[in-house]
Amino acid sequence: MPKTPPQCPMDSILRLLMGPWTTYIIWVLSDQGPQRFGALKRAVPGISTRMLTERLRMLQGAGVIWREQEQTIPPAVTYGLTSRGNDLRGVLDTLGHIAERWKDEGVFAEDELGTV
Amino acid sequence: MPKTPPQCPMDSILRLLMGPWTTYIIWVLSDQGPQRFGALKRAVPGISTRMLTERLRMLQGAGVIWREQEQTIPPAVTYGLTSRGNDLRGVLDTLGHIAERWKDEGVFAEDELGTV
DNA sequence: TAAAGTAGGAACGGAAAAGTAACTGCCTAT
DNA sequence: ATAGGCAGTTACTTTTCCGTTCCTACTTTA
Repeated sequence: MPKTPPQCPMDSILRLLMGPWTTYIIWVLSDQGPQRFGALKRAVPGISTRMLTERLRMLQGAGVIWREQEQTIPPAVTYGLTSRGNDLRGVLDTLGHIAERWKDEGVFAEDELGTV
Repeated sequence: MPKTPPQCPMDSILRLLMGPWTTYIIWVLSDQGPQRFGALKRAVPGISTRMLTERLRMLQGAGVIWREQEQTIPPAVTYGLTSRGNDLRGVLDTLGHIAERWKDEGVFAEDELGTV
């Protein structure tokens, strides 16, 4: 029994975006432009290096971000959004608007049982 | 240290959509119209009643779906999308298109290391 | 009379995700 | 000489999720 219906690529893309930090990382890269590893870590408060590395690898593997390593001696690695990343930008933006509207309506408060 | 930056409602909404089945349920409800519990379970192959119940409660709590219970003796419960659910529909639709395009490009295949 | 369907609820258990901490090698600044 | 930053990696531990199984109460059908 496949736990993810394979005919639905939605699931794959959601699996990609799902992690607790993923969209935040994309957001930072889209809002503040390409960033180095350390800067990203500082921009996403509370994330561990482990998670950040993993997410970046994942996003890179999907071609959502690029990675540019300068072979200087303290190696400088910069990450930025690819065109695919920008595809996501629009969706995330829309979703962000919806989220804000919902927040104003109190959806994420504690409990809201008004049968809309 | 808050593990989810609270100023970002995006995270809440993603947390809502994230589950492996959530978007699929919304998809079914948007594609096939309001459905009863059993029908939904049949439409989402492989989901357990536990998961389905939990997701439905969650979505209902967020006002994304409505729940209508008829007090007949084998109780008939029907679920459908609210206006908020339809908000999501558009986003999911866009995301679906992106996902399909990416799939055609082989993003979700095994490995794709072309530095785009 | 027994089985099955309706819409779930409660409990248990394994697996996967995520956080923590320690370590790398090299260089720069103190 | 040593501490700290860069960009991670590895191991360990915890937590959380998710599936499975069993249960409800009632009715209809075989």
